[in-house]
Amino acid sequence: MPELPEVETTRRGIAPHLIGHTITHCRVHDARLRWPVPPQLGKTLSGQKILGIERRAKYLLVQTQSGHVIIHLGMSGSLRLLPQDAARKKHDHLEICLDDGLALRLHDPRRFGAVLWTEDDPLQHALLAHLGPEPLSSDFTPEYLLHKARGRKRALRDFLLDSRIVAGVGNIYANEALFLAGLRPGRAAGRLSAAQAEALVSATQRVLRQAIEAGGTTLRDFLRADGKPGYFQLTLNVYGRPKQPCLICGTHIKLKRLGQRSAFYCPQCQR
DNA sequence: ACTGGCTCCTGAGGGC
DNA sequence: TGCCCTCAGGAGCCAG
Repeated sequence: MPELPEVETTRRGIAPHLIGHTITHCRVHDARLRWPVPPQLGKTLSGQKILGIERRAKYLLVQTQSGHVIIHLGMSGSLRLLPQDAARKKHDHLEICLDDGLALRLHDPRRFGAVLWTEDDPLQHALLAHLGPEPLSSDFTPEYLLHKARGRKRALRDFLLDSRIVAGVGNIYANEALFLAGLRPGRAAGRLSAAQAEALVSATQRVLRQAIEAGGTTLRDFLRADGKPGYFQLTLNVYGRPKQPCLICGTHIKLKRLGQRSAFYCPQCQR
């Protein structure tokens, strides 16, 4: 599933092929996503030059002359650059065709993704306006985290997943960051010490940076006509490894239901 | 102000 | 081999 590192890898992969190009047309094959794709999107984008592509949390912001396309990949979304005459696949929802014969296609079987359009500041869009700091920015500090956590009884894992606290950290990386920080997912956020907040911020940034770097080696895959997007398998310490030995101490990894989602931790390494 | 639960959806994976 | 069942998960939304 596209987590923040995959979205960032996607951004870096497609940006050089989009920026400076003009959209000749845009075809919507299946408007059913989390919210319907705006019916006028094709008409709106026609003839627009792409000026930039940024990321905020897991949202991609494609800037054109008259506004921004806001794209979220949801659970199963992917973006590929293909020749315009390449065969269309099931669950290809839309394609943005460029002046060089390439098309940017959105594929999303589960349809948790979204494609929206705004002519205002995209950062002020209702979906983005209340996001917390980017985890890799200098705004995400131990002091900030400690301040936000004060008095909160919420489990640390859920705290990290809350995009109002910190933007774009998904379940995999929340679990991995907690492992690296030596903190149990179920521990109350408000019980963090200053040193632990420091460890958690540092671990979150480390695991995200490593994943983005791992994705960097596969950027060219975004321009490949077949196969899956060039995502990557980071070595995961705890996520998806229930009952398997901890890579550090050999203790069996525990799986715990925390709310609706699974949390994984090493009962020895994490306290 | 917080928190937890529900919901959307399809493909993968397990059990038999 | 094939069928059926369960489950996964981002994040907005709502109720308590």
